[in-house]
Amino acid sequence: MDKDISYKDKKVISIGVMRELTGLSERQIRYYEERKLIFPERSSGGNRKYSFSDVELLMEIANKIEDGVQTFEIRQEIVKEKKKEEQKAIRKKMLQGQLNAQFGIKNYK
Amino acid sequence: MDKDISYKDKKVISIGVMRELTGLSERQIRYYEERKLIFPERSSGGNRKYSFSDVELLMEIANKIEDGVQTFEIRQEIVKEKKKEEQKAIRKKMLQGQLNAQFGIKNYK
DNA sequence: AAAAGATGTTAGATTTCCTTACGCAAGTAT
DNA sequence: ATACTTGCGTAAGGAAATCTAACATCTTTT
Repeated sequence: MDKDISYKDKKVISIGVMRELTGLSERQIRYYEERKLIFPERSSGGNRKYSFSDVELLMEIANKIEDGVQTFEIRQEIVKEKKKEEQKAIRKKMLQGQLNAQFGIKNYK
Repeated sequence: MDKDISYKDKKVISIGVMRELTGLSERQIRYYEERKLIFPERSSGGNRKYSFSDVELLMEIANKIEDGVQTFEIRQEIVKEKKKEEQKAIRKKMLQGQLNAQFGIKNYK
């Protein structure tokens, strides 16, 4: 039923690896979390875990920071994009619903 | 020029996360490495790092172990499959070479 | 000038991981 | 039947990685 979360969204990467992949310092990565730009999961012991999507997001953030954009504005942009994505998903779902209603297409896993 | 290593093959996963993803014990995971079934990279400090491909491989290994197959035999099967994959890649490359020769297709990144 | 933003750095505590080694049950070979 | 080999569990001691909190600094905003 629900879209399978691909590898890209699985939170499995430690902050150290994250540092290597993005070139950012751990301090920066934690700070961007504090500013609510990124949302890692936590291990049972409290260690942060990120996904490859997070890697991409962090790189975008880093670019904007370099351009002098403040975390505050970046957050707004992220929220805006998230909403756009959601709308896209909703439209897709609606269309799917219509198709289902008209043709009774069954879910295939 | 060289195929971009997708997320699936990037070695970024710690053994603890590996344990969660596969359901195997760390002891087992290390043991299968000792038996040369799996080949993690290492951090500068010596910590093991695995890829999502390794996760899949480990699950297959676990299945075979359950079926009573010994690590020795599993290793042979893995080697055999690796060779098959390589042959496939080589054929693909050869075909590509012919195409390049005949039509001068340029590499596009 | 004062406040806020964006980091570096340090310190002490926790968590995670490493290797080595011993133990043991079940299977295999001699 | 006895002696290895396989496939783990488990424990110990140490090293690596991460955590939070705090203080310092420099730059921008207000």
